[in-house]
Amino acid sequence: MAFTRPVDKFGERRSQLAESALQTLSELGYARTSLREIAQNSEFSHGVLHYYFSDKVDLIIEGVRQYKAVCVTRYDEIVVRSGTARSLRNGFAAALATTLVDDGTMHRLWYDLRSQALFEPTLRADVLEIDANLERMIWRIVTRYAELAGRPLRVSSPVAYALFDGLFQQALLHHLAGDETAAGRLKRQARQVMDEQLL
Amino acid sequence: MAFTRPVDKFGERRSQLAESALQTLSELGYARTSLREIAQNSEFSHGVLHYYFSDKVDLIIEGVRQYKAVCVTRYDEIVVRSGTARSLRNGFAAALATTLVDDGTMHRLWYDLRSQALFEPTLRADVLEIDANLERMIWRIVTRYAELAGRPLRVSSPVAYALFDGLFQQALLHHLAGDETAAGRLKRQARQVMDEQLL
DNA sequence: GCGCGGGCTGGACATCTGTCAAGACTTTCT
DNA sequence: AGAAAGTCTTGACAGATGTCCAGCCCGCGC
Repeated sequence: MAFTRPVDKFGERRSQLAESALQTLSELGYARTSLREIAQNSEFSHGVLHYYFSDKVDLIIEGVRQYKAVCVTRYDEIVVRSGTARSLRNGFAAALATTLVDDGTMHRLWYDLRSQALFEPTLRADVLEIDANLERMIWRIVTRYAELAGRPLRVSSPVAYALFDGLFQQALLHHLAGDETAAGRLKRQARQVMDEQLL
Repeated sequence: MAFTRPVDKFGERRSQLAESALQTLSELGYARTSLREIAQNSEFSHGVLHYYFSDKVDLIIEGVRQYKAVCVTRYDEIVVRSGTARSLRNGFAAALATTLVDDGTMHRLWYDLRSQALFEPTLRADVLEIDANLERMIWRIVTRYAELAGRPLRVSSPVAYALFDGLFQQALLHHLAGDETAAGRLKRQARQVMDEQLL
């Protein structure tokens, strides 16, 4: 088993199906996503899902794990690229707005899952872990920002995360409701917050 | 019709059933709440729900409307009671922590519904309205706080709302996950934020 | 006393869901 | 080539769900 192949075919298909699940979940939300719908968004039939996953929750958790990997490194390149506090500030604010527009549907899934975790203990461990990673991601940006600015931080890590998370969530709701000014507002708010609240 | 009675029997029963719906929703969440379950949490059978409501969504929206009324005035008495910035700050922070512990299950329903609105356009109008009311509620507290402190505000209304909303959501997740320190942390964070970020 | 109508019940319905198993097809190994 | 193991499809199942409806109950006016 360990010597069969350098590539793990079983794991690859699992990954592929989890990706289909993720796609479907981001379109329909947790409540309205069924296994048959997921299968239709893949090139397989619905029965195969129980060959690769023991459970519906197993499948969804695997999808969420994949999502986390993409999500958490998203802004790290901005941190290394930026040489001044000002460019970091503007780069991060612009990236937030871009994420809102381009990946809004994926992020609504994240908020959906986090809400589901408030009811389903099964999801809590994974959601808490992803949440902690997101907070760390924000903290990396914020500390580097203070470093570049040469000024001390006025916020703790949870407060910084709450601030950006709250702003993004608010913007997402308005954006998906058809408010085309939401992205621009988010960008301005992020810049303002970095100027006035963080330092 | 207008002269039949001072009390509207039809509307009263609607209200009563909406209350049962709200109760059930806060226990199970939007995804797992069925009409039969709602009926079991009331003293009626499931068939009656279609006598008073045209639809499942109709019922849920009515429940949410009732929720809003309770929610929005929650902290207003603190505003009028407090004579100093310090007492307003401490009162609000303590009230947040109390709400977390006492009404955590009701508030997780709110976060659930707000997430559902990201997928279901049917819910958006009501969710946006409630959200705006919550923001106004925060704004009333914050402006009064600055007034009592005799200092200018450093935050806009959306930023203030995002901040407290983000902190509360974070605390709720940890609290429901069994973290008993979450309420105390929320209280401290709220006080710190009012000292350092708001003014 | 008796019909009447609003209020409510309980069951029927079509549909959808997660789960599973029997078998067909494909790849791999001997 | 033929067997064995792995992969995938199809269909079936039991249960749950939203919706609807035929009819029961009960208080009211005639």
